[in-house]
Amino acid sequence: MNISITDGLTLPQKAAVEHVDGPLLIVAGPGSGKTRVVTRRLANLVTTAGISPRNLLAITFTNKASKEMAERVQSLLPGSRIWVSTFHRFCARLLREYGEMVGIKSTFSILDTTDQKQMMRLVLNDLDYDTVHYAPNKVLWRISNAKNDLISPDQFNSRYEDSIADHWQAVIRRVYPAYQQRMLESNAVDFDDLLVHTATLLAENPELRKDLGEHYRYILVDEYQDTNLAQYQIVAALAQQHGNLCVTGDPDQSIYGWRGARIENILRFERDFPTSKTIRLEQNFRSTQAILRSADSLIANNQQRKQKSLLTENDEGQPVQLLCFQDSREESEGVALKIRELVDSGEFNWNQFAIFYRVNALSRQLEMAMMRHRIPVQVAAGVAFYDRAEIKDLLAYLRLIENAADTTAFLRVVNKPLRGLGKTSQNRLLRWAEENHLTLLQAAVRAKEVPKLSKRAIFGFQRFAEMIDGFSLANAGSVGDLLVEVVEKTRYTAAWSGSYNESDTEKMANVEEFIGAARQYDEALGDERSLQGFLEQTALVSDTDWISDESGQATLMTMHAAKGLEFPVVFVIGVEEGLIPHERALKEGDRREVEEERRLLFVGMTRAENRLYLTESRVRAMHGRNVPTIRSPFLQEFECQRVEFGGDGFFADEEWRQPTHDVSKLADIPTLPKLMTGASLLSGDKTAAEIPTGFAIGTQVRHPRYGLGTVVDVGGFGAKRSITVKFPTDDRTETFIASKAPLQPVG
DNA sequence: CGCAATTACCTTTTT
DNA sequence: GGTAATTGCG
Repeated sequence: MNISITDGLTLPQKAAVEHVDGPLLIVAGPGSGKTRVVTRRLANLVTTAGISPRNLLAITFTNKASKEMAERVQSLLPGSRIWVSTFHRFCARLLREYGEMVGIKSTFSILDTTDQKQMMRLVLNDLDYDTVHYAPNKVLWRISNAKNDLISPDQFNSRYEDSIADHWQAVIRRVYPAYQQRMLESNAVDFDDLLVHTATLLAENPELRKDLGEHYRYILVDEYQDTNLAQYQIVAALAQQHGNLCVTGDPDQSIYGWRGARIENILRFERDFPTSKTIRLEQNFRSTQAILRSADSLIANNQQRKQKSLLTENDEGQPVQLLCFQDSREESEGVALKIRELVDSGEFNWNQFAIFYRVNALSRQLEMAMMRHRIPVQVAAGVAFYDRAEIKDLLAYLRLIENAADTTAFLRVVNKPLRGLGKTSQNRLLRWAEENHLTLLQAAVRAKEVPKLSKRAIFGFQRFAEMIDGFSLANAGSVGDLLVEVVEKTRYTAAWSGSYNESDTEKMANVEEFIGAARQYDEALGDERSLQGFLEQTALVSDTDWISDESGQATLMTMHAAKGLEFPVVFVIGVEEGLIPHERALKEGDRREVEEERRLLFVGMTRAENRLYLTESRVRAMHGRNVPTIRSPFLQEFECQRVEFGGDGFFADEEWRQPTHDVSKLADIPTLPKLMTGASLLSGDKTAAEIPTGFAIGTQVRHPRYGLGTVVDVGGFGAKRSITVKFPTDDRTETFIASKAPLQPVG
């Protein structure tokens, strides 16, 4: 038995598998057999160390990774039940049980980004912010950043109390608490809240921490380099007592910094857990020498990095090729032809190909080319199933049935199908509900009392409320049956059923498919099924969960989505300045961001087993316009063979396309005080550096309506701070209240 | 008062 | 080339 578990492993792999107690850091390079090692280690904990499977907990980032890990553990330990879960799912489960401690009821809804935006709209309207100047997305992004750093509305407020700073801070100080308040009233959480609430829950309840610590005695965290502060806190809390924490990761594959991930978490693991043991898995079993050499040579250009060597005993293989095309259409065609060629030669099958890109927008053209050439593809993204309007509507019905307080769900479906309950009536109901501290559903029941509501609207709201009230899983029996009942009673499909209109039949098909998904859930869960469970499952799926390596299709996805996967043949398309590295990273001029872009390309390249092709195009359509491209500076950092397609040598002169950004000489921009550093939190130092910007006389500012101007006077203090700006364009001078005006300092 | 078509805006990466 | 607010119409 033991023999089989460590069979065929290298020495470091074996050491990792056999490690039992205490903290363990596995630094695993790409293709180093990490999943193999951690699954065998889990098996070893059970079979050799005699630990009960129920005392093990494995946490991953994506559903895909968790599914794979669960399956592989299952095959090593048939019948055992080890909890393998994503961070978000783990948190959701914990909150279902203990959420009351942080103020949420077990029926809470999980809002997706669309619902979040809707919620933010409500909040901004409430606070009289105009959603044109304050795009909900941008506001949400700032709030998300705060949450990733575990900064509560109160902390945010006190942190920026005295700094009038840029008006964004003033806005967020007001919006953040209001948003959280609304979420609480709706008994809803967003993705970030799942982590934040859990972190808070664990931080505030030593008792619970102790219980969970005793339950989950051995914890594994995958992709540790991608954890943010909230996740770090959660993990630390769980492992606090026993220290049996095994983390795996690779700093060179940290690509989620923009989402709050702290590469420092893995870099400081050894300091956080002084008794920890570190094992490096450096031998690559995946790629050819040529591929690995190029990838290694690329990543070596990162300065903020621990030296690491990638080795392989694999064959040299074919050189990495850079395919150069005239335009993006030829690029798609070229990739398609190349795939055809390799398949026709009998060397590869469809499912052995992957095409990666930096932004989803690049997938469309590729998809069309693949269709033209009859190449079967699966695309991770596009219009995700659960993003389709019909599905979201039906989901909103289910959410409302489960959680009567769900404001966004109510507003989404109250007039779908049309019931004559338009914006005006909705707003009246909304206002009245707010004044009387009622949920929208409660208010709808008492619609008679709402001022100025028309007879028709009163009747409509009441009927709607009654209808929702009549639905329940208990009565329907199963989620699928409940869904069918909803569709029938609401006459949701009535307007388009029987229509031969293409979009109508597609909508019908979507609804059918969704009902099918619900029935599948019912079947899988049996007596364990719950509306909540179904909603949780749908809320936490991602676009990439649908791809499978046995589908017999080529795979299209972003490089971010590609992490953890491997394919015999990989194409990375659009390797051009502005795309890889992305212009956003270049604009910031921040070395860290460019280094993250480099890591991203590194991740993409190291997915390849046998063949690696990068492509660039001389012209690329950006924002609907064809723009000449510039060579990616990364292409100078490793060896690859150029192959020109099309053209007539006319553009042989390469001068004009040289990179405009010298990424090798980027200044180390001092990390702007990002509110609070992980280190300061660890050392208990709660002070964070302030960002001392403000509106001084002479400062250049931009106003969305009046354009550029110069501050000529400031007055008042605190919230009453006023700023007088002179706009040269039409010789206008305006005075604003600093905390309310949409003024932005320039430069 | 409510609905539908038209305009304007943005577009990194994801749970 | 997609979505959402805004305007015009019934």
